[in-house]
Amino acid sequence: MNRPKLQDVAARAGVSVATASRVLNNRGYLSDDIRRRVENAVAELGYRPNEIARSLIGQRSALVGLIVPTVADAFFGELATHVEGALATRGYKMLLCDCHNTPEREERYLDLLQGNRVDGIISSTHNRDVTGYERADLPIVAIDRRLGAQIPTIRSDNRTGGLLATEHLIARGSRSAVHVTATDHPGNERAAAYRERMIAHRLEPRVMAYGFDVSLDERRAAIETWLTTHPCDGIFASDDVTALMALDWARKTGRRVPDDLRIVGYDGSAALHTAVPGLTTVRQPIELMAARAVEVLVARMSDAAASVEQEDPLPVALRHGWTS
Amino acid sequence: MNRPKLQDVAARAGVSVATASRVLNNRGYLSDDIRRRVENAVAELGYRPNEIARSLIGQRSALVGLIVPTVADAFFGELATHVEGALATRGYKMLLCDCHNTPEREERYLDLLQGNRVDGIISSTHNRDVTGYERADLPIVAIDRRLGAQIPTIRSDNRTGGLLATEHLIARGSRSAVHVTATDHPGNERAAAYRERMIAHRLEPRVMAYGFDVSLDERRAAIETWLTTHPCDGIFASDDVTALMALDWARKTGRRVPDDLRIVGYDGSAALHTAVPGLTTVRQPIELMAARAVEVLVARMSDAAASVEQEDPLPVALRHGWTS
DNA sequence: CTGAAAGCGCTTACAG
DNA sequence: CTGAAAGCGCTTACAG
Repeated sequence: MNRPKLQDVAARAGVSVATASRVLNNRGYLSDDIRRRVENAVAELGYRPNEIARSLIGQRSALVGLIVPTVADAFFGELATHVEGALATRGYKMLLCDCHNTPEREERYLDLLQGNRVDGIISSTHNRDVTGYERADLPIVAIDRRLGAQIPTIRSDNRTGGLLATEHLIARGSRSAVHVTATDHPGNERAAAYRERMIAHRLEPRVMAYGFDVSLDERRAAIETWLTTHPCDGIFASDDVTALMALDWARKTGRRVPDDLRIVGYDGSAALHTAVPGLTTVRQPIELMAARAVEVLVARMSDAAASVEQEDPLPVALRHGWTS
Repeated sequence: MNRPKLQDVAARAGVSVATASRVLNNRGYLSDDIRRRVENAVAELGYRPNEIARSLIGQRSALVGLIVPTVADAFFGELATHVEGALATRGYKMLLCDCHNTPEREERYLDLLQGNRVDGIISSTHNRDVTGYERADLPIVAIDRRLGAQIPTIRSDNRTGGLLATEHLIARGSRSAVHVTATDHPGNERAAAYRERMIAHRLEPRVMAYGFDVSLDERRAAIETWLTTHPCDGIFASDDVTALMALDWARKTGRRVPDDLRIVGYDGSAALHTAVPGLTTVRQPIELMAARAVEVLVARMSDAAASVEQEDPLPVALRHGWTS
């Protein structure tokens, strides 16, 4: 049996499709009698309007694409949940574009989303060489990433986060804290803040960068090798996963945490906090970032002329655990 | 500037829209000259076919809905990643339906997906009272859940998982191991296997069920209270999150793990394994489950008459860590 | 080898 | 208050 269409509803109710459509959309004046007849027909047939046809007419798909490195990562999984929730509240559906950590997929998705006429895109990846966002000509919002002059970026206060983490390690007694991050590029405000505070305290900053395009196993190996060959008494990791790798290394090699080695992570996702509540970390306001991204995107989707001023960074906070 | 349509391409190439369409779809005989002219026009205009219009004609949206409790959870985040990857490989896009752990959203999504004419649905939630799947009349595959007679279920070998975990605890010396799970219903094969093995060893099985509809904080509180009032020397938790809650409780209360208390988790997601590599756990083949679910769904989407035999459970394995 | 026409399932002015 | 007709952006028989 084929899915009923509006025509079937109209036939059953003894009206024209135009009238049936009006009842469905509650548009114009309808007699109570007709209204009832159409509603009955809808119920009896289990009719559900074809949203694809509606999209074609309305020039609006009510679809938003979310591009992330991968939702297998706790931070992005949590971000995705909250973006989805905020979008659903406003009547948008979300196409999940999981890049599996590869730039090629991101490029493909950018294309695919445009072909599918999504109303907007939220992107939260770190592939520096993906062009195409500027050309895209549809509302886009970036999360923690600079995508182009016309594209607003939602981010939290990375500078303050870096300050909090570094000052905390120093206050706890670390003299040789290192910063472990994916890439140590000029725009990395957490690393910049770390360096600034170390120097202010007349301590020598050291940054270990493991690179974006390595697997979790490779990252772990690189960090363990580095830590083994570079004695230190504090670690400020740019994400919680990395911090936990350091914590595990400390356990395996008999370092006492926090006495010998103090560890501070970054992100503060609920999943990792639940897994290891004792980890000291800088908490990003993930839900707020998601909500704000959706808010800004929706504004641009409903009003193409909406301004693109850059947003103020959202607040971060240090969460104290036993690791430092 | 409006997005170019096929009409614009045709005009620019000096052909009819029908011909332009044929070039795009590489259908029928085209002269090289025309082919080239259309391709040039496409490139110059940056034309991208409107997939919504194509869907309407083709009666196929190339869209699949994935319904999960929430991707903020490590297990479901990893499942979502792999489902998405497998679908993308076969040319399907994925609508993420994150229920935020509430049955009402699941019901709504089921409706929404049908309205959006998805070609199929993969569902992996645990809300027992959601009806509507049987009525849905489109290909559906369930993961680790019984949704109806006509709906195939993909699952891993819960019985063997329960056996492995229980036998391991006993072999390590636990005499009073408890099983901690969300709900202890009759279909819970992990709990059944636990009971069976405990009894076989003449030990007394004890199951603590914290319930599905509690927050993480509430779950933690419930478990801590229970453990405090019910001495035991082993814990078989039905998921890694719960196992890690127990591990944290042991640390806080000074229990030595594994000497005083042995802990075994369940699921084995990469995210939690990376966070706490030392956790002993029963690993579900998450990627394989995702791949199989997509495979079965695609079979049913391309052939409505495809059989719905129940699948054999996929293999699980015990991963040894220092917690037991 | 190419074009005119019908149609996918709806909505929306426009008449009446 | 209701219906006939056009149209959203494409594809696909059907002619020629």
